Amino acid sequence: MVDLESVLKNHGLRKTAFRKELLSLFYDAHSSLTVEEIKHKVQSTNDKVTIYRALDAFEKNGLIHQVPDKTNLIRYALCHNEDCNTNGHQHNHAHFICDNCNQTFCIDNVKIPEITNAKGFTIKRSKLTLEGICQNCQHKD
Amino acid sequence: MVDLESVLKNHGLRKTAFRKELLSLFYDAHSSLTVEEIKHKVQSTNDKVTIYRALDAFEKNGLIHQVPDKTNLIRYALCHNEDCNTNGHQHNHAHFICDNCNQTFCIDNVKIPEITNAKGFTIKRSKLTLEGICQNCQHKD
DNA sequence: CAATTAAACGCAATTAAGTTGCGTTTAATT
DNA sequence: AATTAAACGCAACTTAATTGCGTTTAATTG
Repeated sequence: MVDLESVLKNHGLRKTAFRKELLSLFYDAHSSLTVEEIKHKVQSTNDKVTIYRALDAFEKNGLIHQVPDKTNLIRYALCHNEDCNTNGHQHNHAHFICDNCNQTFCIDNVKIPEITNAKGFTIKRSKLTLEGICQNCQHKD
Repeated sequence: MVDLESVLKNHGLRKTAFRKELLSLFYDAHSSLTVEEIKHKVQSTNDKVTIYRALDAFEKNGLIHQVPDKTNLIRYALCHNEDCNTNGHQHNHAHFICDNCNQTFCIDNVKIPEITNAKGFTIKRSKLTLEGICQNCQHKD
């Protein structure tokens, strides 16, 4: 079990009712969250600006990272990497978007392959997004 | 030299002044275009809806394909694949987004690697997006 | 523990990309 | 030349996200 309060503190964030609730949402969700999804699940605020700003803060402080979304909504998932902190993020995993439930999943065991034949281009970061049917939707309808 | 009119015709589209101009823009641009960029370059219309609808039509008919954009704008590039047509698209190349000029490039010689270790997920499509400094911005401060 | 202050909150208003509806024009067909 | 379906163009709308600013509150300090 994670101690939400110390996680917030260790990442330089205040432990307000909402931010504790938000962080616990991310720990519970085993996929990722949009502002809308958060708004529906959360008790301690009703203001989208508060949500947007908390997400910004969490992201800046290495708690969550933005993930691709089927319809380009802002969507975040928890960082599982110890090296994500106030100084930046360290990620090297693919993401999966489900055609059916529209959820985005981090696929931690799929690393992004190194590309060496992009002549003339200096690659600093790379993103691999997979699309199809997720585990949960595999055996539906 | 490409005959724009027969390209349009072969893809089941009418040869209007604007659509000819739009298609030539894509042939000239060696990268990709957003609605804003098109709006500034084009003479034969001033209406964004016309642009959006032409892009939709071009995309549906296999002339252009959507590419990732730094700020999630709708952005398209020409299809270089003979197999893209009214029945669908066939692409298997990476895209590159430049940190400096914000342009998106198709990297035709970088193929998207096959992923086999995404257990439980059924992969139907995959996208590889590289980010860094493009050829043109390489020698700028 | 009271005072201080910077972070976090919350409301209203705004921005901007993209979409919808609908009447008009025009390219292509007969 | 007549027909018609595609394409155009204008106005209005939708929706996610952002900005501004005054208020509240968590954490720090004397």
